Amino acid sequence: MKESHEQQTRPAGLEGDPIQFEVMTEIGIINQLADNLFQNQLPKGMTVAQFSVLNHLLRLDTQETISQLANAMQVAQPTMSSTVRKLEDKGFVALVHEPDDRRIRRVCVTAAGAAVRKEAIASLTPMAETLRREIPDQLWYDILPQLHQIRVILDGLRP
Amino acid sequence: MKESHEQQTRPAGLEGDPIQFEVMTEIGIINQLADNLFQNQLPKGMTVAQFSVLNHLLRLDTQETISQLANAMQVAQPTMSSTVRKLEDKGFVALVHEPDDRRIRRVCVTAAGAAVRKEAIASLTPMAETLRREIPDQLWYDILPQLHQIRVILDGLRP
DNA sequence: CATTTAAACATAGATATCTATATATAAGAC
DNA sequence: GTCTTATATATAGATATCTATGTTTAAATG
Repeated sequence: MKESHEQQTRPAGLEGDPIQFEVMTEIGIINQLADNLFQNQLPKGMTVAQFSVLNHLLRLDTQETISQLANAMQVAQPTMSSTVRKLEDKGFVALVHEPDDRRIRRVCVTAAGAAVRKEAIASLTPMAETLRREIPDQLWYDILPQLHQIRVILDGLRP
Repeated sequence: MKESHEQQTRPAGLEGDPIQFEVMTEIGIINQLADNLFQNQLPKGMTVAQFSVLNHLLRLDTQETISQLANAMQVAQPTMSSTVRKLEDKGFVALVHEPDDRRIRRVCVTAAGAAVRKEAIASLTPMAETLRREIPDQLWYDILPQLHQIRVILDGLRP
């Protein structure tokens, strides 16, 4: 994914679509671009999904279950099981059985996991600076509440 | 992906992150929610990626190459090759060799493809109505230009 | 015209994601 | 105390996505 730097005036293939679809298309493209940029900055082997889990656990300084993590990241439980296993394979987290309830396995970040998260955050700094330079903070602050509102509505529409 | 209807006041795990990251997290969640809602409304077997290709070609009434489609959808070429093959397997598109340049295969929507796209659009109408009812059009119009600006900047940052 | 470069596409291998379903354990009902 | 139901994960199978690389054909170069 690297060609097509020619700027499109609107999302391809959606000329005349309802405004809601146009916004969703724009959001989809932004998400994809950001994800790829983000990914390319991360240390070798570290993915956005994996980084997000480490960051979540370390920032909140907690040891959550797989279901809790799936909930927090808004992904399906098997998705989180898979991501957690990747982290476990690399030694970045340890899965600890809960003594009281043997169904539960708590995800605990290891020292290696904390180190790689720190490294990842350092790698991301230049990109964050570039973004701050290119787009005024005010624009980001302006749209956040409206995006949040859209998100809450969409969340409520889920079956 | 269906639990977690409890409303979060901010993206989990990013408390205190820079505003840019908060917006990106919100965009990521919206994208995921919208994609899933969208997907669930589509006819059995039809995916968002596949629908997008059919919709693009039929709306513009063109027969593009795989590379052109990848470009329009902003995905990598092998991704589009895969999606097009799925559509071909189902008989929704036909791949026609260009006589002048035998490297090129144009993607042509079949009658069955046009029919299934029509059906898909009909399936999506109720959701579009709900969105229009829940969120004022003005909100969508307000954020579109700002999202577009963000997208253009991100596109320019690509390696 | 032969060789090299470029373009279009295919293939391989990996991760993330979903749905559907199975398994193991805990909690409730009787 | 069984039996049933609910919860927490795991497994299976599918699509979408990426990067890296191979193959085929066209174009450019000499």
